Amino acid sequence: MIEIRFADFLSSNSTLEPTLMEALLNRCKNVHIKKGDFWLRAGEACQQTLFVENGLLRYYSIDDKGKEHLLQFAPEGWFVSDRASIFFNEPSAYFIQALEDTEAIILDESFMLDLAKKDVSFMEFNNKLLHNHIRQLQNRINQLLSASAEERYLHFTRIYPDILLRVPQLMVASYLGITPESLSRVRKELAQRNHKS
Amino acid sequence: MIEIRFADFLSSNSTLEPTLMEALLNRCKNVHIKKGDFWLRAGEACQQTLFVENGLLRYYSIDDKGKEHLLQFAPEGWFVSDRASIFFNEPSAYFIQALEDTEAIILDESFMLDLAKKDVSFMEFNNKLLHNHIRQLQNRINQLLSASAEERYLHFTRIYPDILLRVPQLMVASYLGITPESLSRVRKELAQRNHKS
DNA sequence: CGCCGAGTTGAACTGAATCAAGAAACGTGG
DNA sequence: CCACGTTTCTTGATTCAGTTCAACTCGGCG
Repeated sequence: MIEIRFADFLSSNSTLEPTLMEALLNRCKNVHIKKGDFWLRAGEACQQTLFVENGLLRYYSIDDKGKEHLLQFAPEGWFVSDRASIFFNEPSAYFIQALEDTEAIILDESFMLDLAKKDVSFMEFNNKLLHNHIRQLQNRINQLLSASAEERYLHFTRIYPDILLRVPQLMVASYLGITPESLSRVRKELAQRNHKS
Repeated sequence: MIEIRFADFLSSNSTLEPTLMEALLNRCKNVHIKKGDFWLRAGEACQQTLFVENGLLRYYSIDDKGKEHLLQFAPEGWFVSDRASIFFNEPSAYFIQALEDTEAIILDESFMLDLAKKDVSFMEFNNKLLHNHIRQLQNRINQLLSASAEERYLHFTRIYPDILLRVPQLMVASYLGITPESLSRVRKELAQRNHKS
């Protein structure tokens, strides 16, 4: 039994009855992903969603020039998957890789759908997850359209102070959409400004 | 009866039985939004989703420097709403405004949820809409992270050739995340290159 | 110990923003 | 249907944020 966070998540984010929660937890498998290993590679169809119990994953793409673009970090308590790939059964354009040794719970899509069909509170739970996802993506787009590198970095430090300490800076840069060199300069600049005041 | 596109959309994107479709169509109200008028303003809670039968809407934000950032165009056959605002009942940070005189169908969230609870095929339909939305947002983020202004413009012309002809260029620029001046230059550059070859 | 990936710094460069001015297109009222 | 004012689009000159390339440092790990 390691699905502690997931059980917590379910009880605070759904109205599932204990028996149903139990059934779900029993049905779900878990997986250990070693640091550096991949759970999904571009070209493959994504099959399942992961819920991270422990550790940290990254969700990213590689463009035609070979550059990586980090769409999402997934630390404890977060979900990762290419939902579009799962739902439409398309090959994914993204990679999911462990940045730390990671324990995760595998949520099988068809099983989740079955549950949603049978139980209304489960459907509502699913709905909530999707809406959360949409909100997050929309905020990200708005941020990318409206904020400078420095503003995006400051926003990042506010929202994910923990992640900042756990991943190499070049990945934060890749998340922010700037080069590692630029991030280094942004940080230097901020440090100097903070020092003066 | 003007909900022609919506009926079409339902029959090709859902497995709803005719009687249910009928019930849904009868229940939905429509709205006429005059060019320039707003359906949603930042600060308000978004209450319903619109399906555009005819015309064109824009979904955008205004940042602290007063600049507009266009998140989405909604021409015929598209949905618009701030789903996060509806679902979580938060004030929205976005505006929805008509760029042309627009006929749209109002989809009431609580009614949709009721339907989803009662009918599985309706739940699946809802699910599909949400996943479509997620796919679109994710693509957009990836595009913003990885492509230059010119690449984004070319992508736009491929995906939305019709919209390009219907809206002022400055709005396309706002969608692409660049200034109108830059877009003008990108277009000039492309025209010259095409002319030579 | 030696190496390799990560971070920093500098210098030159470039894509895009800004500011400003003029030209074209557009809608509205007379 | 024309005249007018208002947006929109273009073009130029300049500035600036962020990139690129290259060199060097540092810290960890085999």
